[in-house]
Amino acid sequence: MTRSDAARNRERLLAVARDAYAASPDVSLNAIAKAAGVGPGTLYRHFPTREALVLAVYEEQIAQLVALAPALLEEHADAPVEAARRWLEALGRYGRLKHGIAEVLHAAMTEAIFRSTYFPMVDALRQLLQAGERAGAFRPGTDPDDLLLLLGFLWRMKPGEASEAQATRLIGFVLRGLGATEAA
Amino acid sequence: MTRSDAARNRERLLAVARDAYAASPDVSLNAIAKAAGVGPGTLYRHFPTREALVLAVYEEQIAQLVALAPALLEEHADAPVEAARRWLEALGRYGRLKHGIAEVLHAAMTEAIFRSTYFPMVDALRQLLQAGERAGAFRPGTDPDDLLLLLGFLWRMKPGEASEAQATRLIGFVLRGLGATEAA
DNA sequence: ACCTGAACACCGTTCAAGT
DNA sequence: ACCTGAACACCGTTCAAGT
Repeated sequence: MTRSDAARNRERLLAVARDAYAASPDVSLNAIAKAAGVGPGTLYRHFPTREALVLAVYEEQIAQLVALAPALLEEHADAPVEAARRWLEALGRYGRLKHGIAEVLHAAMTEAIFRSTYFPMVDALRQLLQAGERAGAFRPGTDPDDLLLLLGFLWRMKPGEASEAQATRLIGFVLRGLGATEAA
Repeated sequence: MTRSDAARNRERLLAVARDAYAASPDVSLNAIAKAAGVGPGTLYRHFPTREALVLAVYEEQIAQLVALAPALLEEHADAPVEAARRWLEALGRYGRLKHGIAEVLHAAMTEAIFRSTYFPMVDALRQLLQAGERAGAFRPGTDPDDLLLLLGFLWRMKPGEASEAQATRLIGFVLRGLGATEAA
């Protein structure tokens, strides 16, 4: 009967969690519940684990990143390396913005939540890799799972100009590892 | 006066922490103190922060890894890429063994503990890079700090045969990114 | 159906009291 | 000097009681 009540609580919890995690990645769940004006039990009803909450917060944004891959491939149909570079840069910007979230996301990965974030991410990478391989720009055979693991450094970087330059250097490094000869 | 007492407590705490962290990276400090037969205040006296304890546990082992770099360079004086590969493989074995410790070590890095672990590690990498560059096997200009950040994936791998193969693949990838043409 | 909030066991941390 | 352990505020989690 109070369905709308539940939906509103869920929305409120997500909004509070989004802000709280942005401020500091280790907010307490009770504090989030309290800030949302909700009992701790209600939070648990909606999000049975901390990972479920974190994931719900970032699911939408990750979906956007995933959708960006095919868009870039279409835009740069003749330059798959350029598409890959732009996607990696977007990933890096997001990672620096969400700096500190890597651990809890990584922990969430151990659950059976693959299909909602991990698999789509791997699939986005796979598209970029295959386009590059077909164009002869990337050496064949790179495992997208390997690549996603390697790219974890993007989440361990602090925001800031120096990190941006470092990300650019490392993305160049990764593209070179993929066999892109044109990479700087 | 009870100096020997203090030294023994410190040793005990380290031994317990070593075992405890190997079993599960998120043991409580009180539990460690208790298992060492020591009051919580004593633990805090010896190790003011959790990071200090973790670091003390791994400091010796990290020192061994650091010492391995010049040893390998001497052993493989004519094949710096081989020396680099072997060092990265050793790093990978250690990382998989200490799987899960990455986060807390990374947190510790934000403190002013650089000189005890971070700087020596960067220096080991620098030696490997310079040897490869001098031999013309690596392209010049790779920042050892960049490389260490990139290598963080080694600590996020679970132990196991599949991970070993994945580590080998990714190390090959990294060597290729360094400009080593002979890398598989 | 959903929510509340008291309650439980435990956490990190401190500090007066002991030796 | 160093250690002990009770104490504090807080954590994640549960669950009887309400509506």
